[in-house]
Amino acid sequence: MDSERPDLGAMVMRLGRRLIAMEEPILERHGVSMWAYVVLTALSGSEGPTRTQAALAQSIGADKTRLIPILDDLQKRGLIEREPDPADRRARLLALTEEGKEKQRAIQKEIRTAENDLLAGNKEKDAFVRALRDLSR
Amino acid sequence: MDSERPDLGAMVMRLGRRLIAMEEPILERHGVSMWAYVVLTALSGSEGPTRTQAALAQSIGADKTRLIPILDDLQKRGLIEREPDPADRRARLLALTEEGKEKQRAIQKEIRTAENDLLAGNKEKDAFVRALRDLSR
DNA sequence: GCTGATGATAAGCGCATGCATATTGACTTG
DNA sequence: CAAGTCAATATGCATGCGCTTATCATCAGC
Repeated sequence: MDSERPDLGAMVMRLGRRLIAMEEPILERHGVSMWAYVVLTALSGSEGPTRTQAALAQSIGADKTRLIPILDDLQKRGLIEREPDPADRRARLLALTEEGKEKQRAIQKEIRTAENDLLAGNKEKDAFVRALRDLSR
Repeated sequence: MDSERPDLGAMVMRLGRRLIAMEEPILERHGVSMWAYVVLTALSGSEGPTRTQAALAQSIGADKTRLIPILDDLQKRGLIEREPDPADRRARLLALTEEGKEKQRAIQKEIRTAENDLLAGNKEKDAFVRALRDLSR
């Protein structure tokens, strides 16, 4: 292992800033915030209708109080639905609307394209992505 | 390229949080903040005495006004020296003291060990680190 | 010697975040 | 049915951070 490499944390953070800078204009064009996009993506990932909001907050690393206004906004704009769980009416079942799915797919497609451009020049990109998937669990 | 992978940004951020969580107890044990450690590392990297504070802030991705109290603190604790540049007395030459170098090396050593533990189980760690170095420029 | 530019520093504003608490409604258990 | 628990939500507070502006000292060009 190369003992002269910069700290992993420093490199990861640098790359993170770079990716965010790359994504920002795309998200702006679609009129959604970073967190809103993260929520849409999380909901599109879980096939089952939904889990609780607290679990969602946990899974995306957001504070649950911060999630509320984001969900309010997404609901107001018709991108998600919040319906009381028939089995436990305290909980709200979160689900993307068709429009929400559409929007998420459209944004992700653009982001994927931009990411691939970023990776394009790197010979070990496949190994990089595989290792990243593993390490980011 | 696997079109089913999670967003790069999401994975990188997750990993970043994981690394920070890993580093925090180490930094705490040494009594330095994350930013202070980043400053120490940046100064230990540049062999020459120093550049300007604004350039330092830029290079580590910090706001230049935020740097001031951090440098004040590091200086007060004898980890860095700030002397007026004889060539341009507006600027301050920043340099690690012996104690500062020592502290940076000690912290980095622990962090490197923890990083290697994290990477240990991954077969493609070398390719990962190489690609990360490249992509985080 | 003026004048405009640059570096360090200080101070104030605003946003985002996270925490802790209170409230309300609904489920669960004895 | 009463008590206790839990989910969602609202609210207030403190913090950390970045941006902007202002000040002071120094430099560089004219």
